[in-house]
Amino acid sequence: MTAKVDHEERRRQIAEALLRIADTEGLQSASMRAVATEAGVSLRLVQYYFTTKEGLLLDAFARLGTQLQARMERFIAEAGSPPTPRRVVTAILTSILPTDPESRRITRTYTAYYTLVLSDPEVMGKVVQQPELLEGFLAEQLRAAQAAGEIDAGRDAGMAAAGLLAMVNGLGSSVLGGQRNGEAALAILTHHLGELFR
Amino acid sequence: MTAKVDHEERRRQIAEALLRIADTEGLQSASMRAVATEAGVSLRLVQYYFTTKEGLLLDAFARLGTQLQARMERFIAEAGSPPTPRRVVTAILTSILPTDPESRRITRTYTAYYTLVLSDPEVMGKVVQQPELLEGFLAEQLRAAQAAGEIDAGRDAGMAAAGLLAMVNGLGSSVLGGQRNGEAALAILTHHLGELFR
DNA sequence: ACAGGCATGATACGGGTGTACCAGGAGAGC
DNA sequence: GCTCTCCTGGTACACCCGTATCATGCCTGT
Repeated sequence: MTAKVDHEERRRQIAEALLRIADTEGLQSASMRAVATEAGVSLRLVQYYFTTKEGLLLDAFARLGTQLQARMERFIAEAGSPPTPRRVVTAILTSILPTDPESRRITRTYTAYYTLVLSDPEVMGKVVQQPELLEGFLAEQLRAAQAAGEIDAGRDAGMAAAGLLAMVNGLGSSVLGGQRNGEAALAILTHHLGELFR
Repeated sequence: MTAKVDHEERRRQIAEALLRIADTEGLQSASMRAVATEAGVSLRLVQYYFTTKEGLLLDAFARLGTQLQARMERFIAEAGSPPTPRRVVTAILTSILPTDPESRRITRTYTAYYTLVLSDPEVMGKVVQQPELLEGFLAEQLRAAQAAGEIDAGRDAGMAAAGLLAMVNGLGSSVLGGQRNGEAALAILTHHLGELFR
């Protein structure tokens, strides 16, 4: 049963090659052959470790989600202490915004997958839907801020959380589309956070 | 010089077939042959009227932009009289949100093009960038509302306009992604508009 | 030492892609 | 009436795609 090579390591190597291509050239350029070349392995190997292309796409997407979550947790950890609701919310939303190479890569690749899901709704069910969870967590943090008197108690936390998340998504799209740079987007986000917290 | 057939009409027919496919199956399914079949013409005709595929893509995109603009103007006209800044802003943002079949179609197709631009930045320059114009117009309306006392004068109209537009984009993505329906998105938008206008 | 199975390489197959080429019909100007 | 230009159909070419097949190495348990 002892494998000669580290299966997981090989899978990771190949899946990350896929993500690299999806970032630089888009998902539609990520053919099996291109992934194999990018990963420095033969086409047969890609087929061996991920029987079908759909399997490869799904596996790589799961890894992308893990990467984003790790980034968010890192931003929260670096948000300063104590981790007040405002700091946590700011950290999360900032981590999503494409302001540095890593977040640009993650956002861009997410967008590529998003389009894929739109054109092929079948795979949508196989994709873990975590934005709802994130939105719920944000709303929770906003309510905590209300309890601490940092946000006007008359506000609807759920609406505010949904609006903020949507705004960050939209800002990310505008950055990727070249409409403005990351700093400008970040400025808009922090401005609205400043309006919300008083 | 008298053409036997109406060139513009034929081009429109073909370009709209492309847009129909982009909506239902995604841009990557919009091959020359598929467009020809959808339009009910031969492949050769598509080649004849749009020499290259890029030409067809660009032409169809321009038509899509025209359609969206027409929709926005229709919404503004139906916004009620007098056309106060609040009514105009609400009309514009609502028209973008994918709440009915037409807006779903437009939003979805725009998203498809957006991904295309991301993966092939060369065509980005050939695409008319109108979001900046729209954002400026929105900011103008918000300033007018401030002058009329409908919005707190302390607000930054530019920031608010950018935030609203980004939010609507993000909300649209969430609707298309199946995260929520159009009414929920509309509720979130109107809630934030209610917070802004007081 | 040997059998068995995991891991890898090379290559083939059927299909879809954008584009190019060749041919012919139909109306207009001389 | 002839020619010439605009328009249209059919088809071929070269390429890329995902997947399947055949063959072979090499490590491991006995």
